[in-house]
Amino acid sequence: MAHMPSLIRDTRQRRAIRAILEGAPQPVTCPEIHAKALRTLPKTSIVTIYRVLEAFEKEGLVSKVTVPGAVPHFELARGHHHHFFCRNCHKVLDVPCDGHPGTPRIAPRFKVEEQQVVLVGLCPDCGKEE
Amino acid sequence: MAHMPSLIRDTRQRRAIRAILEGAPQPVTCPEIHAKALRTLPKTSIVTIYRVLEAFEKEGLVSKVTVPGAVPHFELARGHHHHFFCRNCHKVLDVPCDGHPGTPRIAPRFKVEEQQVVLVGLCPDCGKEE
DNA sequence: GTAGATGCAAATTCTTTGCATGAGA
DNA sequence: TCTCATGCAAAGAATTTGCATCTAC
Repeated sequence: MAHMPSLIRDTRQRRAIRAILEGAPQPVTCPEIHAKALRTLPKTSIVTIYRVLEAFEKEGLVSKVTVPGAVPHFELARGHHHHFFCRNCHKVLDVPCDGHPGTPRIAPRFKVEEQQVVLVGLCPDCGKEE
Repeated sequence: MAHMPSLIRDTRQRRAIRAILEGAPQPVTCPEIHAKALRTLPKTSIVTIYRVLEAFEKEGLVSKVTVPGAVPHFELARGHHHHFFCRNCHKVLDVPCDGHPGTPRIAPRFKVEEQQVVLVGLCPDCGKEE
């Protein structure tokens, strides 16, 4: 069972990870964050990145972006928006949804071949327990 | 580089995997398919499941469903629809989108907490090369 | 001082690859 | 018979866990 701390401490590693997320123009992966963190904190373990991102996600500070055929990407939680995943270069890009969910207006030079919509929450069985 | 066969053979393993997908009410994972396949073909290797599913996906017979915090699920390719992922029991369920993309009507007892929309395709840079 | 956070090493889990054998067409 | 497909073993890669040490509060 996971351990839930009653106090969250403001460590150098957390500040570094937060700064990296704030400076990232696009969602980033754990290994990418780790590589950047090493520049300011050379001893940082990738294990810490995983743990801090999980904690940040629970706090609601960051959100995890899941794309097909790639490891999870992370970004600061902001207003609702969509993502574009290039199946060739594996880049993950933010896409505004400007009030038209399902048919977002993105630059016509993007060739959208597929749209994946996943609703996350609690199913009837699990919902009644909480 | 991956090897692209010029002829696709109809083997017992492929028939078994296809039958499992046809009988599955919901998207299933490789390990789940493997467990079921062992019942009819006791020697089946999970490696074959991975390879056949990859081939089926390229053929357009199956589609891969990517959900946050779970391994990929597979289902027979059908008309466009959405998916519901229970963050508690990790079940993956199909959700019809009945003409209202972005605001699907699902049973009210499902508690939707988050909606993830990922567009998959080619970005401008990669699109000009094809 | 103490509870929480980190780093290291090792374990897990999922997935891919190399290669010899088996089997559709 | 000729490829393609499969199974085994092993390699790889991503992520998690145990535990001793460190550190923010």
